[in-house]
Amino acid sequence: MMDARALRKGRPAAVTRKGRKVGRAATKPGMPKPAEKLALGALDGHLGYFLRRLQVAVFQDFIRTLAPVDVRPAQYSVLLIIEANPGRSQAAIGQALHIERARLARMLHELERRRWVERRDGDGRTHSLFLTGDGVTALARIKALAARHEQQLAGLVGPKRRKLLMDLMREFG
Amino acid sequence: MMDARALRKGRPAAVTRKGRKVGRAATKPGMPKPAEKLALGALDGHLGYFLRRLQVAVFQDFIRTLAPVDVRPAQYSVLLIIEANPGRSQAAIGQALHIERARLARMLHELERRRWVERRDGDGRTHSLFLTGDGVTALARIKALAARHEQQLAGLVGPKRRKLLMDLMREFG
DNA sequence: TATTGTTATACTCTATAACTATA
DNA sequence: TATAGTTATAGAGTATAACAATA
Repeated sequence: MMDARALRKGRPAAVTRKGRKVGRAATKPGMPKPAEKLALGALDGHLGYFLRRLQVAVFQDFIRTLAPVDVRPAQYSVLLIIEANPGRSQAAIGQALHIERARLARMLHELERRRWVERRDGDGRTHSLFLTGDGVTALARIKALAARHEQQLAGLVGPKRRKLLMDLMREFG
Repeated sequence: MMDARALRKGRPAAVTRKGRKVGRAATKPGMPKPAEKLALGALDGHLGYFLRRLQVAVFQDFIRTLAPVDVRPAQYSVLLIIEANPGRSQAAIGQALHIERARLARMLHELERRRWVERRDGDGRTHSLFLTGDGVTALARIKALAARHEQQLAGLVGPKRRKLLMDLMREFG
């Protein structure tokens, strides 16, 4: 298991052949300070604090891992939900993902510009959303990178803990 | 246990005496649509998706509950870390909470303006941070509201699950 | 040269409001 | 009158770069 810093910085923790971590001998110019640990105080009793910290670390790894395809978490979620529910309206997609319709409109313009998503007119005021052929092709590559990200996560928190966390949180998604 | 929507909207779910939820008879003007559930697709396998969803719901409850004192999660975390580590520098606080020094500088200006935090000059380029008397007084009220928020969270996810989630994530904070 | 704190800029995300065109 | 989609604006949060003062 890696430590959180390694995941955030995209650098594997130095480890001996026997699995013990190797500390830096001395502080070097480009490196951050030894980072003396402060007391958390009452913060230690707040679920939101830990949720936020882990969520930020996870998103940073996602963004770094998917940088080659320039896809951010929100875009990825929209592509997957369209894949799983082709032909639905923007309103339906937005409600499912809790994305404001204003924000979703701009995201879809971007996805349409990249030729990954197509909008067909519905009853006159609605648009039905589909992946294009290009979108399906791109999504295959994107999902492969997302799977790599998820593997890295399993390395960070441990496979069993990752599964446990997902099962604990799934009903609130 | 409440459902996520109840927490997000600050409205308790209508429940019969036998614990069954009561659905709306018909769609009313001000109310959102019935919200047909879409398939999550591959999103269902991503820890980050569930982490983000729960984290947003938790922060929204925090912000709403602490609205009377106008304190946001990041400000609250800074107040607590100063309380637990009086006299430390901005750099130390920022590293502990993963807040950029540029952002922390502006946050501290705001907290100083409200007379909650005091900066005493350190070795010439550092500032030592302390709560003022007003800060201690305000923090008592703030912590009481934060405790109410945490109680609401326990109601949302269940007390045992809340504790389990914290224990699973604590080492990554 | 490096660090601390500061200011400034840019981009993402969230939250609104206002507008159109349709129903 | 309500809904779907769009555009615009404002605020928080994040990520940089540049700068002055100090070590």
